[in-house]
Amino acid sequence: MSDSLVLDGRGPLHEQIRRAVCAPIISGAWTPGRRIPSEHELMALFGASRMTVNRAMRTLADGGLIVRRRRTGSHVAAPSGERALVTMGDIRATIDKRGQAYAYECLARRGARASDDIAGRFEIAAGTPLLNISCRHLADGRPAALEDHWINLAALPEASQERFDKVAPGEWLAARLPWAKSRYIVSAVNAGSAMAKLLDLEPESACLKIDRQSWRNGIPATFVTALYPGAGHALTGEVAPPYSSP
Amino acid sequence: MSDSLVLDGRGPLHEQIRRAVCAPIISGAWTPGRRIPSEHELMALFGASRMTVNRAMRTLADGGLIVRRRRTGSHVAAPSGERALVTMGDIRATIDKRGQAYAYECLARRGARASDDIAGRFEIAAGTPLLNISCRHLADGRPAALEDHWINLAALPEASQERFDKVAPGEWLAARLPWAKSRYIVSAVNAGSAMAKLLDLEPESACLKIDRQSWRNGIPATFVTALYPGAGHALTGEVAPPYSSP
DNA sequence: TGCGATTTGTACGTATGTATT
DNA sequence: CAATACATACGTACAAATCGC
Repeated sequence: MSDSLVLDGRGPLHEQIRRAVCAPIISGAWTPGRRIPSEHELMALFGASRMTVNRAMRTLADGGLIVRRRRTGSHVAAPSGERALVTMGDIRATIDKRGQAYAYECLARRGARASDDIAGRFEIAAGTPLLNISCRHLADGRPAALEDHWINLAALPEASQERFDKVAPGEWLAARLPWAKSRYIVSAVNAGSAMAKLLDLEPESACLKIDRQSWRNGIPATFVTALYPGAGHALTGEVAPPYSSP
Repeated sequence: MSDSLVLDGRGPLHEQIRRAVCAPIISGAWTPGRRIPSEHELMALFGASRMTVNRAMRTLADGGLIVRRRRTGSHVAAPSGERALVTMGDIRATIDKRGQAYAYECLARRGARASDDIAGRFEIAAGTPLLNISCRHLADGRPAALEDHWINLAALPEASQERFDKVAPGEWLAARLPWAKSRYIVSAVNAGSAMAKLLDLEPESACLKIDRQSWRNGIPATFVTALYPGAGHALTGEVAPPYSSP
């Protein structure tokens, strides 16, 4: 039973090979560290060329399922911590999908210069010109999220021309920097009285807080704190072995 | 400036090509929908073979940065919502990394049969034999997490032999099913009085709640609810264009 | 409707380089 | 140093999808 690798005849050859090797790994039959047949052995086993076998194995390696080293060969990888793919659909899409009416509201917009505190968290020089926008998202007229945006005008000078009274900073940014790098931290907090009022919640209600920082060409561009009522918002995610069986 | 694609001479050719095409996309110079030169054009531009160009482009397509279609060619993709890679390192690793002493404590362990309620959420037949474990993780003697595990004995019969008084169900499972598929939901809740007591918190403190379900060979295997003090735990994640510049 | 042209997808063969034991 | 096994790269061929005429 150690080498019952079989092709299923469905789809491209390199995918069949990938699935064949994948199956015993995700089923747990091949535990981490177990050696995987060499490319030459797989060539013989499946009657495929080395390039084809190589592509299948490289795909598994890219997905983190196996580790490849010269001379030693390929081995089943040990999952590193737990990487998970989370879908953080933006607020508007989330609300739309629930069939609720979406509305955006700008609460405040002001220019400022980076204080020492902000500069420290932001990794920018103190005194850098910033734009601060406080806004709210509504679902069927009820508050669904509160956002506090800081935009670095040195990185995004176009922002100073935008009033943000109709378009949310998040959307504005997504249109301008569709593939921006960002980093975020998810935590739970009790809503203070001011926040609770703005979110129409009982004071001390649990909220999901997401801090996010984004960069443009390596320069910090935005810093956002978003607050969601705990009962009304959740992140969903999935951990799945990449390229599993159908 | 529309075609200033240049190789940087560092690393394998296919990676250089990938980076060259990647750069204008993540900088925003090429917006979603913009056409990318065909493989033949890139061959001529870079003096590389089609296989090499193809590999670079296919890698970008796998990462979701571009979309490829026959005859129409390749185009810059529009980011789909916001997929983010979250690291959900397990509790023990998180505590260890902070330099705190980790301890595990089993609060209760009992067999049960799936009630209609559980069966519904679990997607299993009512009456299925289950194992329920309630446990706690401690950092330097202070509660750091509360977990409520439901294990489907039909999927994991070995679990009935394990007492879970020394080893946490999460670790036990990770050793057995390293690449299990799982799905989870992150939300914020106020700790009820019982939970607050077990976590040594003020009642109504905000907590991060993570519900997770895992499968073994397509059969629901475990269902876990974990509760973390809001102040002491956070998820961190990163959204980054796959295969960006160095 | 059909047909040719374009573009990507798959697969094979071959060669050489490189890290590691 | 030699052997192993993966990494890169080139060339070729044909298939499949799709657009425009």
